[in-house]
Amino acid sequence: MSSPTPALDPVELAAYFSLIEATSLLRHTVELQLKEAGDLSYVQFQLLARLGDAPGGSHNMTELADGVVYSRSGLTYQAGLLEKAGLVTRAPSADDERGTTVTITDAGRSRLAAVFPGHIEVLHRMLFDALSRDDILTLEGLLTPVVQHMRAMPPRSASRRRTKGSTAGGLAGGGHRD
Amino acid sequence: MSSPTPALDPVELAAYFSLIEATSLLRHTVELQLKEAGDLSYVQFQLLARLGDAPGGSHNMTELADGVVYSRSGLTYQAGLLEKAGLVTRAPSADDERGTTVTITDAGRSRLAAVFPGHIEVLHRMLFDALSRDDILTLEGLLTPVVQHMRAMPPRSASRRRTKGSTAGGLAGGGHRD
DNA sequence: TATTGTTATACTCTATAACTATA
DNA sequence: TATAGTTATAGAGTATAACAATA
Repeated sequence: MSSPTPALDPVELAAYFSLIEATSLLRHTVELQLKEAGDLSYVQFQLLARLGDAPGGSHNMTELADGVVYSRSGLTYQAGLLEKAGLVTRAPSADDERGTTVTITDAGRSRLAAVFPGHIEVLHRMLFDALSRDDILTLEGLLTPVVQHMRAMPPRSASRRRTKGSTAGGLAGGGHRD
Repeated sequence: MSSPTPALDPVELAAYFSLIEATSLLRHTVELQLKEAGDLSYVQFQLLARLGDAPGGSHNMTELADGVVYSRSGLTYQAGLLEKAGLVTRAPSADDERGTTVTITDAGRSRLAAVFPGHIEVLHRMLFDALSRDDILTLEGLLTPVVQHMRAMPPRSASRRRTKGSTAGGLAGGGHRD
């Protein structure tokens, strides 16, 4: 429908590679720091940080998952770990009995506090020290719309699963159950 | 010793979040595409692509690992998978008998060819369609120095392990072996 | 019937430590 | 002794499918 996508020109290629490598290096370093300073994986840190920012320190599972985790069971698993560590609590939601409300505990906030300084230090050392003030502003100005664009994209997968109605007309003609 | 790293200002925070989320979404989508089009994980794709670009289609293990994988055994594992799938061959290096030369096969190149169009399409759809020509140039201009900066950083871990000599003066007073 | 969340399970990936072999 | 790579193994994480319960 749109572009023929023949290849990437050198600038696109370099931008793509840099983006991937920078994030990979940054994330790896951050993961080591989080693990060492607070025994948290990156995903766990993201979940905790999200709860820390939320009003009341709470989210339901679906809100919490958004953007961090790509499957429900994955979140249940992580939330279970955080709960077992005493960093969050889980309780049935007040308004929707199906829902689970996850709330950060004092211990969770302490853990965040224990981890933040080192986290920020890594970000400065690895990322921001290499950029001028204007560069950072420019980068933010470029990437924020990119994220919005990506969020608006159809998921391409990851959600068309419980689509009951596809009994006929699917790709697989034969006999997969479910 | 150096910066007090009090906190991130809003722009830094936004830049950081955008960077992480954009890359996460992009990578997730790319991984689905690579899996579907060529049954490759992202790491496997990177290794294969790197070999495809190399003169003679070869690298030794250490060169191949650089920047893609963070442990030796991880690369051995992945290389083993690629070899089992017939996409690369492994042979003792000519010049250094300790080394292993990994070479992409014709099947490996075919696999790359099978995967590239969709890969590029995803990149355009998710990333480049949201940016102007100048934006892409700017992004590349910002991130390339960032990567160089990151590469130049001391690894902070991940290599200070076989440092025999630290019998005295280390952090752990006691008796960890090795 | 659709949605929220959990569980069971299988699989992929990563990393540490111990080991072999060559430089 | 240091370096290149492999192996064994253990652990963390992810995803699919099946399930229970509420809307």
